[in-house]
Amino acid sequence: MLELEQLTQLMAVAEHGTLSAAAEALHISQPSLTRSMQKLENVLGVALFERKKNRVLLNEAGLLAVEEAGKVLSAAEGMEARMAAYARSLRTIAVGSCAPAPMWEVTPLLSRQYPEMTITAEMNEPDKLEDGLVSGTYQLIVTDAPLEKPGILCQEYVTEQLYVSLPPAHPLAKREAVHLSDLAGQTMLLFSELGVWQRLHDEKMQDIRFIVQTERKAFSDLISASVLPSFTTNLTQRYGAPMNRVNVPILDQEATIRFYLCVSEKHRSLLDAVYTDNTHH
Amino acid sequence: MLELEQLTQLMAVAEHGTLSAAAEALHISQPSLTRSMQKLENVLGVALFERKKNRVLLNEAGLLAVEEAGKVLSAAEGMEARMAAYARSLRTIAVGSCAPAPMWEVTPLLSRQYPEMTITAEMNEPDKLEDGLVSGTYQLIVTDAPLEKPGILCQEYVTEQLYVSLPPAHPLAKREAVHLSDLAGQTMLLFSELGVWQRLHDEKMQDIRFIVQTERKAFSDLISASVLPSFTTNLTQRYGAPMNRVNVPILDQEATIRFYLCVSEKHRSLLDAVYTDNTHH
DNA sequence: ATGCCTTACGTTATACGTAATTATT
DNA sequence: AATAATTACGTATAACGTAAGGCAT
Repeated sequence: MLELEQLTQLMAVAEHGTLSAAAEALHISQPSLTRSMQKLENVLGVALFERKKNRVLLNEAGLLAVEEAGKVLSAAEGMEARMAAYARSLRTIAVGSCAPAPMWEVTPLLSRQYPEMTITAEMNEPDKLEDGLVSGTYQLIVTDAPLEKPGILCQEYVTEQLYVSLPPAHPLAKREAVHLSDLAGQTMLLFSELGVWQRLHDEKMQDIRFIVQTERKAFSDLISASVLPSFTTNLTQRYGAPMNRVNVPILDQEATIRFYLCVSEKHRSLLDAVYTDNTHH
Repeated sequence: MLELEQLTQLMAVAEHGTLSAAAEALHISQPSLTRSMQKLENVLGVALFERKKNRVLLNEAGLLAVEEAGKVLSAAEGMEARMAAYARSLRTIAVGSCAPAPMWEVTPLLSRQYPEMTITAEMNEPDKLEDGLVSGTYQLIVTDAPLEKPGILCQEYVTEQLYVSLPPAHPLAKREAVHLSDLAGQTMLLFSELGVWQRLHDEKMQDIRFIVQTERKAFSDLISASVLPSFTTNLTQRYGAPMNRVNVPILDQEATIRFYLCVSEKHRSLLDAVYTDNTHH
């Protein structure tokens, strides 16, 4: 029977020009390669080489065989690659989220519950999240609205509440609460990658000037160093709240978002994992 | 390393549903197949089966693997088929001819000279013959005009002379020779598959009525049984000339065709073979 | 003299089938 | 009981590397 190994060897011979060189490249002995190529010729029923006493040269059939071998081997490599990708996916939990903070919450919980699994997380638009969950690109998604769909489980997760983070000397710092309208005319620091919060920014904050920072560390440094107001939320505060800041809640309805976790039924256990572990907080 | 045999076995398992049935179909023992599939799982790095105590079922990875295996195997089968076709072509001399008689001459000569080769012969149009010779579809062609082309050898072969074959009682039977115009108004028997002779038929025989026969044996029988005139040539007469017939040569220039043999340079020996053997006649 | 291919030879590894084991229908 | 899968075991095949031979550059 035709062996893939023989085809690999044939290609090596074609590449290196001599059996000796190919054998060395393949880490086998010359005689072994000689025999293997003879066998291949038998299997295919054609001589692939023109045999001079001291040299083998690919003949027309040999060149054809090399070409064909390339096709077969790339099909085989494709198979191996796709199977490997699938195997990897079995060891990976892909999380998709519509906002950053819930994602930061979820991924450590998962990796604690599934230490042997690789956890990947990325933000995406709600539509893409839903599609991705159905198609298997994501095993768990965080949405800002419950998802009612056959085969999909959806549970309320956390509520994120927006605050203005102010230096104590700021005029608004003594307020119990503010509305977004109170912030009109302010210059604020803003971290990018807002996810669904982007909508709030686009629609309700036209009267605010923003200094946008895309790097997390630079953003933290900026906040510590400046007296400009910024935003924070009940969730972001868990991860190193900045010093010397007063957080005043924002009362507008849009400043509070309730997040939901959705999984396909066959990954129900992921939900349990998150909720179980969440109680530790 | 991945083995094509494992893929074949996997497909057999998918097809037959159990290892036992597949093993029987493959003419190997169950344990052997079990081990082979375990090995395949190791190579691919994924479990392909859901193992119940008494049964193996393809899981998702297994189904994917079956699909991929199909692709790989058909690539491999494609390779084997193409190599086999090439191997066969090495054992085949394909003759193309623009007329039947020279073809009948050439093929027996070739098969006597090359007893190990398969000789195929077919009629075709001059253009197709030339293309086929260049592309390697034909190794030898018979044309009605010399072919001057680099890389191609062309030699005069035989001349075919057209005769009217008449019953002795026919008015024209006593003539030394005739012109085609003398045949106007006759009803003649004609064998189809004329090749280049077709042109003569189309252009110079509009005044003749023909009874066309497409089977060689039926045609011979017809000739023996009827008193209708027909055509014959110096070449066809070699193969069983009909009894009680007088053959009168046709003087028109178009009633004589000179044929040429053409081969590519690397098949020069074919020419020698034909000419060498031809002298025996 | 060196490089390259092939054949010969002895060893090792691996791949097979039979038999035994366990579990299911 | 009968069917099915896996594991265990002894054997036989076939694949490897080393060694030897032949030929060409």
